[in-house]
Amino acid sequence: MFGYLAVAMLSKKTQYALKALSYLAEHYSEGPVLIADIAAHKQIPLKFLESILLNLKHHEILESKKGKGGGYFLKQAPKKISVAKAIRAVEGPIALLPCVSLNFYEKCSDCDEKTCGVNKVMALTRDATLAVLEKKTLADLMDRH
Amino acid sequence: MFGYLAVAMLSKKTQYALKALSYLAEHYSEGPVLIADIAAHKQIPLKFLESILLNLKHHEILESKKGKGGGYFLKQAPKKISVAKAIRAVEGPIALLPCVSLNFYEKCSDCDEKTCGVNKVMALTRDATLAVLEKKTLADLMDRH
DNA sequence: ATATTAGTCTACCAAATAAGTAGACTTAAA
DNA sequence: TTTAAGTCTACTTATTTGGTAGACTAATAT
Repeated sequence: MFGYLAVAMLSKKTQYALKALSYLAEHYSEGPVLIADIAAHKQIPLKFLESILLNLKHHEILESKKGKGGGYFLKQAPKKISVAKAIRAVEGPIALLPCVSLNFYEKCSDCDEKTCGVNKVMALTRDATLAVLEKKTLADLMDRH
Repeated sequence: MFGYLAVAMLSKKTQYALKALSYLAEHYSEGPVLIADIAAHKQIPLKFLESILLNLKHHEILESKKGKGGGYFLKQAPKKISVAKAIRAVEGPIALLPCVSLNFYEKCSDCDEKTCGVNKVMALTRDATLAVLEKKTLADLMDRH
């Protein structure tokens, strides 16, 4: 009667992106890493990963080099890139509602934000969530072996 | 090139649910409230709202009464029902990934949670988010007029 | 030069989910 | 026994998700 099929709030695409960034963080300062290398180690469909990495490049998180010896690499040191920035690049807003989103704000069609209780609770939630995601960086995403 | 169309992490359905619960909280102890009344005041499609409220009843958040003088009402006082419980009833998990969900946990297929950095960051995020959503109640969702 | 390597881009597709609708059915009150 | 109101099943339709195919561009090595 109440059957849920394991929904997550982050899409598969964002999960793949975070896994890939984690891998690139681990191999930072080793030069360009092949897409195929990331795909193999993190079990991500190759062509899908290509589009994800390209998108991260467009968002100034990654850089790339073509041809032999090429590949992808972080534009800045892992500690300089927040998890919030990475999620926003792939997923879009982090807030639970557009009317409390800092980076993707949109006014509610039918309620007054000054009096809306839902808005107030969601704004507090956003603050709590962002306190973590803005502070944590790609360095924190790295695996501890 | 980077066109987002105002995505929110909570579905329309959950937004409607929270609005409806907010309305029912405001009219708590006034007896049953008509679905049509809620729909009209909160601008929610009637038939869609019907199914949402029924679902909330199945999750023991609402009660109902049929026939004349009937309608929906909160099963407990607004202060007794957390926003987290309401969201879980409609949306499912609150955590960003299944592998850090308390109520809808699912193991990652391809990573070891003991070493996975992504898991660690998402667990911290979940804690921060839940600290708010478990503490806040339907009473906090009410509009302040 | 030119073959090879590797990222870039456009276009497409199928499955799943979200959002909403229709209409018959049940129960309670007047 | 009529009317009011929630319940339930079964759709439909639009959008998003999670991919794939294949041509194209740029850099390097020979």
